[in-house]
Amino acid sequence: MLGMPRLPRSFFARPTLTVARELLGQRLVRLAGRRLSGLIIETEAYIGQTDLACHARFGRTPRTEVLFGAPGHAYVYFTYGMHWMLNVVTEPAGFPAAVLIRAIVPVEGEVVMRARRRAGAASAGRRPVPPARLTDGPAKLAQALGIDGSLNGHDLCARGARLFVERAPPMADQLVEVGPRIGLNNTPEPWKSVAWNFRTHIIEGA
DNA sequence: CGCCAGATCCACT
DNA sequence: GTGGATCTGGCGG
Repeated sequence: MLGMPRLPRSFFARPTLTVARELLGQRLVRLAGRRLSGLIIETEAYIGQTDLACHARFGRTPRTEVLFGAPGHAYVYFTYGMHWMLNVVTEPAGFPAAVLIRAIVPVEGEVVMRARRRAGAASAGRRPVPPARLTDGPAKLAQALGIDGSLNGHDLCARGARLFVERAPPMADQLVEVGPRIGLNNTPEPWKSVAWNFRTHIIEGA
């Protein structure tokens, strides 16, 4: 459990679609008080200034500085007035691209994740939430893992990192579904429909 | 289960 | 001023 190697910077320095695909099945780890982790089951690629859904489409700005930086760093941004999104910067420095982590399945620290989710969401009388449902959206997993703007620019490959990805068995092609990215309602074609979303629903059963 | 409205604030043309 | 890489609760089938 604790001995698995972390994904090195060379993993993230590759083409974004490759990184997005290969992140499936890998273990996202967050050290926050205790160790929290989950297997990545959905990712999405945002690639360069020509991708009109990518935040870097307007070029270098204070917000996109991290995207233009070195691979293996977290790009965390705030949206919809209340949600944080976790991305991992890809490709060599100078080329703005990243992979959005859209969903994980809790492995360690489910109790803590549940508590963090409850703290942020209004909870009246409701049925128990299945583990996989705690982190099945980008804003939900960020909240469950305690990820916010303070982690923007965090180096996932640095010694002492409090957020990183550990190596796990690769996911077979037959378990991977490829489709269009989610939530790009106002993005022009072809960017709105390109199949840059990668996911699996196999792990959710466990 | 699907559809819809509302929440709430930041970055940008 | 506008719209967003979202989530939730409420309502209808």
